[in-house]
Amino acid sequence: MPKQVDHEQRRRLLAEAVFTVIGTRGFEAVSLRDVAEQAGVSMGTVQYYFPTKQEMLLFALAHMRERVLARLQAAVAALPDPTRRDLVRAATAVMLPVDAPGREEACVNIAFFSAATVTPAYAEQLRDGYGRILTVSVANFREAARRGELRDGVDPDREAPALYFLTQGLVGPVLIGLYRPEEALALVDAQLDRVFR
Amino acid sequence: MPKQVDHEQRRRLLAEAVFTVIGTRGFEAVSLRDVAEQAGVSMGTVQYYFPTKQEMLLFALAHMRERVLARLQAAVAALPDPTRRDLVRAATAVMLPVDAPGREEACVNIAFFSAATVTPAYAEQLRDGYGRILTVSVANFREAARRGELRDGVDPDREAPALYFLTQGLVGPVLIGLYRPEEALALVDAQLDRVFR
DNA sequence: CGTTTTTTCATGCGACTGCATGATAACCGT
DNA sequence: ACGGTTATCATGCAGTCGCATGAAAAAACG
Repeated sequence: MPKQVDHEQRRRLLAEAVFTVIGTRGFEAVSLRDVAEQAGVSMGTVQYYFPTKQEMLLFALAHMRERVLARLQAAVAALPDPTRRDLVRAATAVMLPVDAPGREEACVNIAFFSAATVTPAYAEQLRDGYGRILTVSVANFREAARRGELRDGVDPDREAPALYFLTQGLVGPVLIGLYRPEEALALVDAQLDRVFR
Repeated sequence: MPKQVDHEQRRRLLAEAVFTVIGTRGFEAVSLRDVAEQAGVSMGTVQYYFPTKQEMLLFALAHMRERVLARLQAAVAALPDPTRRDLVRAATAVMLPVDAPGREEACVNIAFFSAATVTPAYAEQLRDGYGRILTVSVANFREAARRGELRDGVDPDREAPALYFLTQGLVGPVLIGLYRPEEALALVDAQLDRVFR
């Protein structure tokens, strides 16, 4: 069996196991033994692919970014002939925990966010990831403005971050059951109505 | 020394120690020994006031709510002859991690938020706390609307949650250094400009 | 086919965890 | 002044943690 395994694929598998553990038992419950059991391998195997727990979690964080990005691109690609507003709305819906994978991703993200407040390596990863998404969002809004799809007097450089952070602020309340996903989406739609023509 | 100690005060002291530990070493690093050392007492004392670690953390979460509320009321009381907009802005500034205590509170809050995704007791506390603040905020906006301080066509029941969740969404990015506090406040001010007359 | 390399596993170790226990000391009421 | 209550502490215990080690198994290569 050895020699012909894809190391990166194996690492991704373990990262997914990390997500499951975080999503079901929480970040603090992540142990090498739990991850191994969740992935269906022995603890030694986990150690074989990650020299340390820290590196495992760091890789998991990086992999999470890729997973969110993939879901985002898939959601965008699923739209036939989308308007700029459709794109923005689809991207927003991906961020919100509306379905099972979205909820797991949100749980994992908030866990890493919390950990990032005391672990600079996580903070750096998150800054980069969120910064990129924000940049794309701003570019999207600018393009919408150029095409005249925005209402008069709407500043794309202001509304793009505003919508983005509104979305981020809705994630937590939805996760703890204070808001239902439909309510969150309704709030986003109301915001879109105010910005788009 | 015994017999005349205020049990609640002692618990609050320990809760503050919990905050410091969470703020400096993270939620997962909270151990009875760390909390005891941070508070300058022995581990047995911590056990004396809290039968279990879970109850200690639950009390800490409740105390955090009171602390935020106290800071909020203090900030509001410090305003001489405030307009409705001043009140909203002051409350928003309290939520954002602009100063040291605000930052610690935000770190602790996000930590409990993360834990709440797998611990229903935390989720319930947070729902109640955030729900209350949201209710007050909506009432504030309605009063502003009644007084005619809002721009035409602004729905207070929509803008109050929108501003609130925008604020919540800004907390994380400020914590990890993606946004500076001034930038976050500028975004809030822009939103206020759009809502208030 | 034998050997080497790659992968997986089981086990052990010291450190740390939450919690239980018994001792010690400090104040109270009388 | 002196038992009794209250508060604090030091220590012990079973369990778990991350990590290190060495063996076993399975393909790759000569």
